[in-house]
Amino acid sequence: MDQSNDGHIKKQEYMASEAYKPNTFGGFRDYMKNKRLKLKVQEITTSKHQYQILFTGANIYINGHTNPPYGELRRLIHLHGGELMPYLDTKSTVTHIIASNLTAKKRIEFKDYRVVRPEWITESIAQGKRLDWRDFRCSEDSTGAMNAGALGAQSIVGQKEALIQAENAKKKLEDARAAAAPLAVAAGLRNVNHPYSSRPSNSKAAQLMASPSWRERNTATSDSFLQGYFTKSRLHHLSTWKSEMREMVGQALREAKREEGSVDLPVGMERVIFHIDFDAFFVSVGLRNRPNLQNRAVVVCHADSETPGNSSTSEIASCNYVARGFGIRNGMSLGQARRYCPSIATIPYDFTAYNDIAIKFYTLLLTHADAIEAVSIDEALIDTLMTSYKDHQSSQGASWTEEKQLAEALRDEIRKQTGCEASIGIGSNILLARLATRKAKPGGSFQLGDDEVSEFVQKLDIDDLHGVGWSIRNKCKDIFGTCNVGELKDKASKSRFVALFGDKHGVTLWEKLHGKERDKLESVKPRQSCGASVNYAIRFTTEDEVKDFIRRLSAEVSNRLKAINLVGKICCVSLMVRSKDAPVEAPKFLGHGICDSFNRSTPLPRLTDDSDIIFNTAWKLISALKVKPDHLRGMGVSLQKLEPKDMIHTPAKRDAGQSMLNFKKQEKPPEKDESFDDHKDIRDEPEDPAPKVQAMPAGTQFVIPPISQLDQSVLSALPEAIRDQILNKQANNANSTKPAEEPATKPDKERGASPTDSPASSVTATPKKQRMIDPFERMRAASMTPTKKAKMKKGTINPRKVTREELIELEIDPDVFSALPLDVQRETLDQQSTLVAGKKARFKMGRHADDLTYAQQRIAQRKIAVPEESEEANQLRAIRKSHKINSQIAIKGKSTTQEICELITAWVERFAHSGPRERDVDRFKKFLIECLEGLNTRKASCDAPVDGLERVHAVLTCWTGLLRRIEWKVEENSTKQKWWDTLDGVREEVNKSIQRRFGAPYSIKI
DNA sequence: ATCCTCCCCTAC
DNA sequence: TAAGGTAGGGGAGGAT
Repeated sequence: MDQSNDGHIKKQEYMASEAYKPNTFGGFRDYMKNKRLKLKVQEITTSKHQYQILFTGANIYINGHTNPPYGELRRLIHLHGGELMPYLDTKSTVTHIIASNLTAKKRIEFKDYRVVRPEWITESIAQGKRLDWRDFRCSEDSTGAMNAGALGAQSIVGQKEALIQAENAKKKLEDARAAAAPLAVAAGLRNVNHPYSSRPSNSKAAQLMASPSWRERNTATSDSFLQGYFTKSRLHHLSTWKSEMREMVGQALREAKREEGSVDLPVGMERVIFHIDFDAFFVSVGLRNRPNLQNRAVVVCHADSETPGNSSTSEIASCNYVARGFGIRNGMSLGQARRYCPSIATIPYDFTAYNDIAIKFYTLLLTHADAIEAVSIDEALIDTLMTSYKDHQSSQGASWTEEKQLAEALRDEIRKQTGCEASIGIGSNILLARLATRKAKPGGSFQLGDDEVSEFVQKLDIDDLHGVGWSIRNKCKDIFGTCNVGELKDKASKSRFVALFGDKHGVTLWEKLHGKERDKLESVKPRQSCGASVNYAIRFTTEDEVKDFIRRLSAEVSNRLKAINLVGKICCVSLMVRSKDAPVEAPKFLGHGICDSFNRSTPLPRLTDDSDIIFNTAWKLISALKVKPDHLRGMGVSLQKLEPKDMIHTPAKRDAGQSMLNFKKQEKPPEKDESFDDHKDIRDEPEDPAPKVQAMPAGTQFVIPPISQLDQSVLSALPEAIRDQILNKQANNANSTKPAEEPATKPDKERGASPTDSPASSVTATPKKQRMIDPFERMRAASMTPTKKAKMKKGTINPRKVTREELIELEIDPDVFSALPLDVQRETLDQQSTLVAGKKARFKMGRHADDLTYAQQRIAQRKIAVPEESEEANQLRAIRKSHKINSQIAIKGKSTTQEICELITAWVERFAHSGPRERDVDRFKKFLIECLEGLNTRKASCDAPVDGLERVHAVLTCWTGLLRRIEWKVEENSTKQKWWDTLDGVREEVNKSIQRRFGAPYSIKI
């Protein structure tokens, strides 16, 4: 890997020498001694003297997987005068240990050494001097958790994060890099100037987080966070869809009394598996009604296409093939994508459309497949007994097999039904079908014949195999020096794989190398776990916030369980905790950054789906971990060992519950279509050439009839039914999060004095108050972190003392301001001062001054053709400040924002404890919508819409502030809920109006 | 041997 | 701004 030519000659001489002879005796020590000698020779032979000598006297041992990998580090160390120690023994003179992470055990073992992260090497080389190792300490952590290094940290999550950034480039450039000069190598490896520990926080996030109210509104602390989050998380949808599609397929097959998976094949028959996968699914769906973007590089992400600059950390969920041509990949940040292709177009998610299309897709597959295994929303495996058509005459040329014809026919039908392109791979097992799909894409089909397998597989990289990711790939590379499947087959034995990867993994991996995998599809598998987790926007400060969040998560899990009619036995929690060396604000906006993760599980008191029981159990596990609230970056609750709630059903016949498609509602069609008779018949009568797809008369084009004409057995009325139910379910889900919160608060007081509640609380009978102190309080008292201190120096401007001039300086309208409640004032001040300060800072750095919402910017851009940047900013600022709007819009004769805020204050105070009256609510709602849309829509289009937006925002903010300030009594929970629900309802209406009015996917958030 | 717990890895 | 979820397969190592 790293041997130069003259090294090779020396090596040959050496090979003949004594030291190289196989050590037949002498044991490990001798073996290592010889190995060390060997390595030394290798290193010497590669020595070149044009490199800076930085590591003289350093005897370095590399522990575990590192990034850069062992070989690379070895080379760098050696080229710069260091000595690599091949193993660690007490007699050796190891001066430094390099490790990207340390297991608990290793940490103890290494406690007397200088343990550094690999960046010590790369950074020293990059800066041309030997840096102080202490700045790169792979330090201990009181939690006993692993610590992450900078780039490519191997910490659980760090690896993921670093990989996204580094892996793509790394993989491609590996060879080139090996040849490059070492300085360039080091420069290429680092993308920051300092080690991770001193890498700054995401400044934007840090600024925003400096406002406590901003944090409360925009992170997981907020009441409505979960609901909003789950509706927008692509990964959440992906997971949910997967379960739903599986359930749907299973249910459909059961209803039709069809086989729940591949049937056994008669001897001599070969399986034909089709792997069907949409091309760039999200983007394709989005492009259906955006034909103008068809030939451009397009990505789907949350960030708006008008977000300027390369700094967006919004993740790309899907990119089309044009974008891929620029090197853009799924999972990249938009900022990074912009660096590859500045003119990239972005389109928003359309989760509803994805779901609709998936239903059509699966409905189609159900009609044409003998067995289906749902892989995901846009991907499925089907098994068709093609073998019965072996003799069928091909109508489309000899080069097209039956399989290929069916595949193309399916592709046509999918295109027709969904407007999207899918690719199909065909093979005799799942692995091969999947590999074939890679070759089929984009927009094609490919059959991988068994006779071609060996040759085809030979050339692949091991991570091309489904189920092989970065970890296995790295391991192979480290151990065998190659990731190429062909070479691995030669170099590795099956037993070696078993030793490396375990009994099962080893064997399956080995078989995959040889193109072998399971060939029977499984449509129905009982659910084994159900949970909910959030590892985004987790920024808590107090134990109570954490507790509330777990309460909500538990309620969510409970709802999900109820929806599938299951109860669980084991409660598992998972926490992500910011690594010691990671910045407080991760590079990704509100992301979790590099974390250590902790999992705990325990049996529940009984089989349950009860929110309170789940919460109590989860909370016990979590509080026992004693993590400081502000160190948390992710949390999850899930249940395992699931059983059907209704024991009348057998597990195989589990009722899907309200969330799933209830096919029973559909009256069974009286007759089955002949073409979908039981497979048994086919096997019984193999001589029948066309028992399955009658629509394919011999010698004619292989055409799939539309669904409506086919599939009387199951699917005649399916699409509508499925869609309705799915939509219903979505509606249910949307409402489910909130009501669940209410019961969760009640048991708190019941639990108060329970000795079983928390170990610490059993000491004293004093309920609640006392309990609140531990365990988080104790921890916080024990150590006040710098982070905490930083957060406490807040509220620098006193809203009571602020002058009119100061307000104007902060771009706040003094009149509006005075109408706001004190805490909203405070929050406004915080936000604006941060914003203005940030703007100034950005201005200094030559960035765009963009302090307006996107909707405002968009509107402004419509108004102002192509303005000078500073001019535009000025105008926008002017718009922002003005607040006079159409005076006809009024409520009780009051029309200024101030008056309305006063009105709403009086209203809330008057009805706080009795709950809002519907007609009042309607009045406000109407007023707000009129503010946005005008009294008639025609007029509204030329009235200053931004002003309306401002006002609506101000009023809603005021309302929110009022609700927050109310001190609710426990028995007022339902009233409280009613108020918040009302506010939510109004906000939703308003947001809809904004969408109507501005055509923007923008919404007011409070 | 087998179970339990705590991970780890992978996929979409 | 941004929405880094979740299920399943499996391994290591200790308890039974």
